[in-house]
Amino acid sequence: MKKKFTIRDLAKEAGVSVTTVSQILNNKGDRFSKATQEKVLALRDKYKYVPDFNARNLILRSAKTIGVLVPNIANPFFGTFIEGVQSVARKEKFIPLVFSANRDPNLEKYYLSQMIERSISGLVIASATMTTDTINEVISFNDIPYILFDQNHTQQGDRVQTSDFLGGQLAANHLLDLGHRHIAILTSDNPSENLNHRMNGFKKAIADHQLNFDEVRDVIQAPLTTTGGYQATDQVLKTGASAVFAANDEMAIGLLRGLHERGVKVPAEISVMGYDNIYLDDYVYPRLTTVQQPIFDLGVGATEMLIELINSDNNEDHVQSFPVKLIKRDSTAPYKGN
Amino acid sequence: MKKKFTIRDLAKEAGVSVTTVSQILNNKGDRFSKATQEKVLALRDKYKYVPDFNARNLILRSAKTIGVLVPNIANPFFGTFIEGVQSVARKEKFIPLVFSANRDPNLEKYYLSQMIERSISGLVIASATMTTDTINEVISFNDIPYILFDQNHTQQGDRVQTSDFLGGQLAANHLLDLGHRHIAILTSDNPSENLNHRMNGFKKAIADHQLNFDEVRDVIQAPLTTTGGYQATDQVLKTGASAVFAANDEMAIGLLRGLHERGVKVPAEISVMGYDNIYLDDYVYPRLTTVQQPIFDLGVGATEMLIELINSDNNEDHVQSFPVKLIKRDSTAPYKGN
DNA sequence: CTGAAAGCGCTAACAC
DNA sequence: GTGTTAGCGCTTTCAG
Repeated sequence: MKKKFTIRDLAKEAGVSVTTVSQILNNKGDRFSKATQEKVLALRDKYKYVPDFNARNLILRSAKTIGVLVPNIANPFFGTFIEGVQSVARKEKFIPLVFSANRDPNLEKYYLSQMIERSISGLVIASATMTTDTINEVISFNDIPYILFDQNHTQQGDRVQTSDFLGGQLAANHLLDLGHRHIAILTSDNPSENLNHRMNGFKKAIADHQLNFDEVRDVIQAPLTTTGGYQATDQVLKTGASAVFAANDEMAIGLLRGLHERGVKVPAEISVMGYDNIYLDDYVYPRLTTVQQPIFDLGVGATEMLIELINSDNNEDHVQSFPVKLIKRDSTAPYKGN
Repeated sequence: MKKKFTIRDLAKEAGVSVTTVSQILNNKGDRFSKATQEKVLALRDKYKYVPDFNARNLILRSAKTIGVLVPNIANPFFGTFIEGVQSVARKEKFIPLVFSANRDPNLEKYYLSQMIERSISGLVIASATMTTDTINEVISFNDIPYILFDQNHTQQGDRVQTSDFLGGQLAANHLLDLGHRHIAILTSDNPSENLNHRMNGFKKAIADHQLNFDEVRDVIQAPLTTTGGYQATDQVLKTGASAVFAANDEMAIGLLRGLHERGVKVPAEISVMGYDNIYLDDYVYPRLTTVQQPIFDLGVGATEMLIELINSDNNEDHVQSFPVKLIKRDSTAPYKGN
């Protein structure tokens, strides 16, 4: 390891004091002569001097770092969310520390402690398995502001959300408008709170139409993945429904494959709807009708709120809601009777 | 902001010196009495004391952080790569700092400088637009070890790679074995070096079969995205080829959609091959035949090499190669003549 | 205009 | 067994 080139070396080289260098490099050097300023700047470039981050933050008490906890980075949904986070973070000179915890509580705790150790300024928690209590226990003790998104539990505290209830209604109404009267639900076997809202909205719309809905027969539960949807195909078919609402696009896409393999025509024989509007929806067959969540914007919104929180020490609860929107594609069609 | 609870506070509380606390907390406290050790540990837990990261690293001269530069985090290919990185990093107590630079040179430079400022211990660069020269200029000056993967330029230095040339041959031979004699290539309009190898392997196999291949007519260039592939559909059809080899799965999937919209049957009328084996391949219609790259393993391998480099100060060039493998699915079929 | 000196929170020689 | 003390590299009063 080469010896570190410090501010002292730079000062010596320039024939000035460390104060002078420090001030000039931090844009507080108006009081120094033009000549000195230029000399220092030139030398900085020549030696590519970069102030030591640790030393600097030790004094400034801020690492300008925000933690981001997501369940699965390889999922484009969260990837896009992270891009939203990054775009704001960059603008505000923060650096995001991203962790994919796979909904594993141990991993979540490990990463959480790592982040605290690194004195992150704030945290965006997307889809953790932690309860608000756990979060408060671990984080609040350290006074770290955080924003929640897509949690497992009804939450308090600052958060971003989309109108899941409305989204569920949107989905139901679309299917209802197409004339479907027997609709199945393909949901998670371990639903998070927002998913429950989504499904409640859906059921509400069904109930509003005086349709009866059999909780046992018409609700299929499986993991929220393509594989989960794929493996649930037979169960879905067994309901005899003319349309299915899947809790997310991944499941819907898996289901599409299962149906295709069994020769069941979508949407001719059964309509399928997803939720999220991931970019693949356009590339499956048939193209998937879904409800869009503005995922990039959610990342942006969460980060903006967080940074505001960090900068303001403001303690009111903030909740920001983002709109959802029906995206009609080819996987749903009018009910054709029997 | 609450006042920080420091090691001194903890020491005072325990009625011992800071040394005692520091040593015990760093597992170097064998020489202290059992009673003292337990008292300190108990108090640490009670106050949830966490040593200040900045202060600590200022002394230890290591942030145990590795930087990871990828072009696009929302792309599952890189998402999986990152998961590979994370799995090793966690084991070795390193924290990955992930940046999605979108192949934007300015962004790349910005993130690079941010990382250097944060005194990262090492760097994994996946698919940057930077030349090795730029990298060396910016990084080597700071003596930061790095591993390359999927670069734009023929590279020197430590790196992980897959046998792209072989992969291209594998693809070609599969198509050739099926009886195809006129095969088109759908490649990037801004190919990286590994892509060139891939295509060269492909062309070599074609040439070995004494088939002639028209560089102008049979090579279509487009962005490496689903949209790129989709929009290139007409050009691909114009070649009159009975099979197409796309440079990556995303393009192939886009092409599949374009072909489907035009009523061109895959694989009956035209065979389509992709490259990468992203998890969606199983969920498009028809399921995509491709060449698999062990992307998670690449992330693992790159990180292992990097950490070894960090720990050893060893300066030889290391190159680790990972195998590729043909994955036959439903988008390719025997040539049926005209 | 410029610099000396204090100190951020921590670790680790080196005493005792 | 335990404590004193000297920094790590930097920013920032405060005194020239």
